[in-house]
Order: sequence, then C-alpha cells, then structure tokens
Amino acid sequence: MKILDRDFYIRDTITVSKELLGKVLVHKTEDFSVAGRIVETEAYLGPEDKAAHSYGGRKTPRVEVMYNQGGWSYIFTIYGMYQCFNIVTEKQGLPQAVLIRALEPVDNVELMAQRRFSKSYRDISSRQIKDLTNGPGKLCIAMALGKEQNKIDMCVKNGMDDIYVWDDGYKDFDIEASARINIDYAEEYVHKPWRFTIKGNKYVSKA
DNA sequence: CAGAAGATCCCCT
DNA sequence: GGGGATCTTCTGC
Repeated sequence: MKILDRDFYIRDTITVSKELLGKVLVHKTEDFSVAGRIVETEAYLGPEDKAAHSYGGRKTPRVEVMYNQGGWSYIFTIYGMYQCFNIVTEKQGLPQAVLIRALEPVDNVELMAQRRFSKSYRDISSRQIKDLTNGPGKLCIAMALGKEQNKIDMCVKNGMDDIYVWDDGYKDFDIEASARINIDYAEEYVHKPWRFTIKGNKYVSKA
C-alpha cells in the first residue's frame, strides 16, 4: 500500500509496463480527485523502437520530457483532438515511456461520466459505462489529463495538481502480452509483444 | 511555409 | 470493419 516512487519507474520499460497493471492512477487537484485501475499498457523503447516518438534519438520539443528520469508524465496530442497519457521510464537520457491505454474506473465515476458524456453516471448506458475509460484518448478525457498535465513529476507532490500511481495490493490477475495498437508504420517493430493487458478485464480497449 | 501523417474516437453498416 | 472528423507536430523545400 504505497505510492510508486522513483525507483519503481527508473527500471527497464517492459518490467514497468507489466508492473503498472493493477495499480491505481490518481489525478488530484484542489477541486477534485479521480482514479482508475490500470488494465492496459504499452512499452515504447526509444531510441531503437521505430514505433516510439523518440526513435533514432529524436529530440523535438514534444518528446523532450521523455529524456527526463523515470516518473514524469508525457502527454501528447493525437489526431488534433485527443490526448495520450504516458509515464516516462528509465534513467535520465534514455527516452522511453509507458502508454496507459485503458483504466477501470475506481473513484469519482460521476466526474468521469460528466466529462465523457455530459450526463450523470446514473443516466448513462451500460455501453457508455464501459466506454468511460477503455482507450487512451477516452481515459484522458475522463481523468482530466490534458496539456496542463504534461511534464508533471509524479514522484513529487505539489498539492495543486498531482498525478501519481497507488499500489493497493491488487495482484489477483493474469497478464497477457500482444502487439501494440495502431503502429503500422513501425516496420519490424510492428509485431513486438509490448502491449500488456489484464486478461479478461472488461475495460481493455480491444481484444 | 506547405504538405502529410498520426501511440484515436465515433458512428454507421 | 471502415471512413470521416479535426488539427498539432514535424519534415523538407
């Protein structure tokens, strides 16, 4: 029962990707708190990984935070309309990260329902309940993770806008590995089994 | 500075 | 399972 610290994140990215499964991601501000259990992750192993934004050692303004030591948030805009939330891993200078692809809602489903569908949780369908956080863009909407939350150190609390991951001891599940989603451009890295899911979880984005 | 691509989602069939 | 929405980011000229 503890908040994951720097030592957790400064390790090899595949290990961190697997061990993040089952942990609880929390976003807490002065106005609200919202949380979800991580059920799907993907490892991005720049600079060698052709699917990673940091492939080949690219260091554009967008990916710069990936060069920080593990434990920082990396949030980028995709398709002009959605955000993707990542956690930087490894030691400073090695630009790797874990994409959080799906969550199971844990706390403040009312806020999630309002942010996703502008409706109260009690008024949404079972389909919409499942759709609250079962994708990288969806969970960012539900968890209020946007540009403002990019480059936050998740190992240090500031009391104003904190993101961190909580280990509540949940371990009763099997891990499944598969190919990452929507990286057709990554050539020989397309089929690397670097996507990890909690087997059978209802909130996994895609079978 | 223009052009193209993109770690997605939603709605339709 | 496929196409459109929508616009940021990066690359090349």
